[in-house]
Amino acid sequence: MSLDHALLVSLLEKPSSGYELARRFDKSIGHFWHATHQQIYKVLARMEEAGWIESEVHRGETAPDRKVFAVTPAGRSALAEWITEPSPIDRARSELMIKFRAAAFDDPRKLLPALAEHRAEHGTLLAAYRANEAKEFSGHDRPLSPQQELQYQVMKLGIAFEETWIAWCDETQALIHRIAPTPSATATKETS
Amino acid sequence: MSLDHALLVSLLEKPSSGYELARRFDKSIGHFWHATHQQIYKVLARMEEAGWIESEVHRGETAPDRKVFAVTPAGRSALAEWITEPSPIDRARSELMIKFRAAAFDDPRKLLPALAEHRAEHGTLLAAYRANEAKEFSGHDRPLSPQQELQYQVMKLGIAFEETWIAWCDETQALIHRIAPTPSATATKETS
DNA sequence: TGTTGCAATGCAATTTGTTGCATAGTAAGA
DNA sequence: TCTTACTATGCAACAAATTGCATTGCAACA
Repeated sequence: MSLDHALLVSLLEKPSSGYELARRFDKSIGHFWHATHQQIYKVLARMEEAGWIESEVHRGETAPDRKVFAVTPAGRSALAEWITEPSPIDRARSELMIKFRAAAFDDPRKLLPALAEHRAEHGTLLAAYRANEAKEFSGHDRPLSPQQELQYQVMKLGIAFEETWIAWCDETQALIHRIAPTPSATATKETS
Repeated sequence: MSLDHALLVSLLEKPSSGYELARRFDKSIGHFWHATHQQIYKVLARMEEAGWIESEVHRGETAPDRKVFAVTPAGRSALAEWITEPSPIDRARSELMIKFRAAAFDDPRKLLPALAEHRAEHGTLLAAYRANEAKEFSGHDRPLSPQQELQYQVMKLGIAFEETWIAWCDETQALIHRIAPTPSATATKETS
């Protein structure tokens, strides 16, 4: 399973509680994986059982107690072993794309709202990436360390995907207006 | 569930047997979804039960019998209803990216073989897309129908993603050689 | 004639992932 | 004070997906 390893990496980058991991994985900025808190707690329990991680309870005077997990040497070597295993190609899955294929047999204008939403969400994601990029990887005096370069490289793929999405959304919106003009759009065109 | 609808669309585009669907979904050319045959047979059975699709057994004289499914009017309207439902943003999931994040704490050179494999597979996929593009969407006298334009637009996103992947793989390979030169690469450089 | 491989369909067991709910404390505001 | 919202953890039930196996029939090849 990959969630195990995704969590291990995240914990390697920064020891955290399940709650923190859940928030990071929910936003999924630069993580390339996603999970809900229920799943995360389950996997953390399993990995602690297996000795890949260990926890320390941080008593919060004001906040609730937090169970902070850190990767053990055993976890580290499990990870090291895992990266040498062959990894299958990751298939893009997109519900929106299925809807577009379906809309080819129906009215594509029905998808304009969804398209606008996706465009907005990808825009937000890209902005978040850009902010992170500026904060962590540029404007420093020193050149980036090899570790940072790699982390940056992963982020770059995320950025490239968001840009691809955004360009596609814009193109597609224009296409729909061209092939299936809405009455109001037609009216606007005619009265202008 | 989306697999139901992905199969419905696929059957709308072309009535097929479970086996055919499995092959198409396995190659995942322009499909944006994926499933194994076991899962597909299960979902087909469920959808036939629900009246969304109906089957006709084609006796093969030489080949084995095929159970060919086609979408019913009920299935069609289920699809029409589904496309108006809000669709959550699709999160990119990539095992390879997790491995890169892990490799930042280990030796990134370990990922060079996996990187080359991914590069090759995305290259193959892109070539398949391009071949399909040429066959179905260009070189025709007539301009594309609105339906074709939409199908082409979906394919374009697939193409864009493959191109993004390929460019990233190439960049990353160069990066790894730069930050963690292999002994042989260094030797090559020094002797050249 | 046996073996390998492919087309075609499916069951069963297991693992992953989702949905719904529960609990408990803090903090802020109506 | 009551309600709302957020931090923090988790269980249980269910749905979806994967893995492993099984069967039948044909075709090609040694």
